[in-house]
Amino acid sequence: MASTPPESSYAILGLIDKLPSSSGHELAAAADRSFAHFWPISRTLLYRELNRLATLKWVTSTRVEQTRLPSKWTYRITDDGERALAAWLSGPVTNAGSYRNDVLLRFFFAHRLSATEVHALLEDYRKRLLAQRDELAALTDKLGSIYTPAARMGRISALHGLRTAEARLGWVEEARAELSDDNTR
Amino acid sequence: MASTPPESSYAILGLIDKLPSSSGHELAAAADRSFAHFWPISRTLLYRELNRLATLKWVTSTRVEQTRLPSKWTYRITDDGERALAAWLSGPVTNAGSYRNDVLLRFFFAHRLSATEVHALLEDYRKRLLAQRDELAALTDKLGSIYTPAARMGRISALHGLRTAEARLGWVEEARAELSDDNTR
DNA sequence: GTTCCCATGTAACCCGTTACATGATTTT
DNA sequence: AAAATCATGTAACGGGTTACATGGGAAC
Repeated sequence: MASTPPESSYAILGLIDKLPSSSGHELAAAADRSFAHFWPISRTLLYRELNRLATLKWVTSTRVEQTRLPSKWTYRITDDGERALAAWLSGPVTNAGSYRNDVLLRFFFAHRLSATEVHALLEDYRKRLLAQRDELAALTDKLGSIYTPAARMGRISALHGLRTAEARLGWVEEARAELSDDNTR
Repeated sequence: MASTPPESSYAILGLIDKLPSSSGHELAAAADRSFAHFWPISRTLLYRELNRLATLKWVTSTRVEQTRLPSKWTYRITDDGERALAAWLSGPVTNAGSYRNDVLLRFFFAHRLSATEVHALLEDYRKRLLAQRDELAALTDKLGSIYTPAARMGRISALHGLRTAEARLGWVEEARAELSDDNTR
């Protein structure tokens, strides 16, 4: 009774499907370029998942010798893998919504902080959000000029993060306004 | 060289500071009521963290016998605990921003799905977001009528989730619009 | 001559989750 | 008679992270 693999397995499987005959190294780079902003995959995890996919026979691995570069493994999706990918894609979404935010956690206990410290906390958050927003805006722009279905999906995904960051930047202003009228009451 | 405890330890520590002489059970209920929407704590984790806090001597635990209810442990923050809490609060934020979204992950590989399936995916997401938004709107409203500093912070925290949900609902519409003009090109 | 890129891993850790256990009392 | 509340746990698992290892070739 093999339990279902984690979502990250399917993330990698989907990448292999998209980019056949890639090496782990290339897949890692592709993951960083494409979905890292909503589904980060560390190097170690990547290689572990490649192993899992191979033992599940969802992918095949081939050794490729190179002359001036180190030898590498390349991966291709199998029929079983394609079925698994399709089933996962149309299957139920498991944990949409769970997320943790340690800025909010600190903010929640901010009655123990001075006004300046609360301000610093919000300002730090704002800076992070700004950086995030700019990054995603740049990505959206870049993908906007590429006319492939993959780029289109990538762009819309990036838009999700962009809209989220924008909304949260708005929240920072809202929070500041709320906190500044502590004269009322 | 004791490594720093996880963020959840401080979440519990902060709660004990706010609600002295509470039992684990009461703290769990308080956590569910207050910051569960951005920092969920499972029952098991709660009790584990209470243990950790006690061995760190950041809290003291006292056994309280009850006549018609089971005996319980109650917790109080120590001076060491207060110092640790203050240091954490004004210390650097560690992982603001990391979050995973499995709807987006599926969406990213949606070229393998039919238009109807993509639509179903988005619709499912929309429903979750709507439920989330309504829940947070209700919470914001409820806290808006309580005039304590704690309630105020709770309300602003809830607002963060509310704004996020609203923005993402907007994104769903955006995504739909983008996907429907596949006649262009 | 140091640093970056290619390329693939191992070891260890730990936070968080799920499932299960117990047992009295009060409410429906 | 069943279900909810109070109250506190244990056991087992696993996904993800961080740190470390290796080793050649190319670039600055």
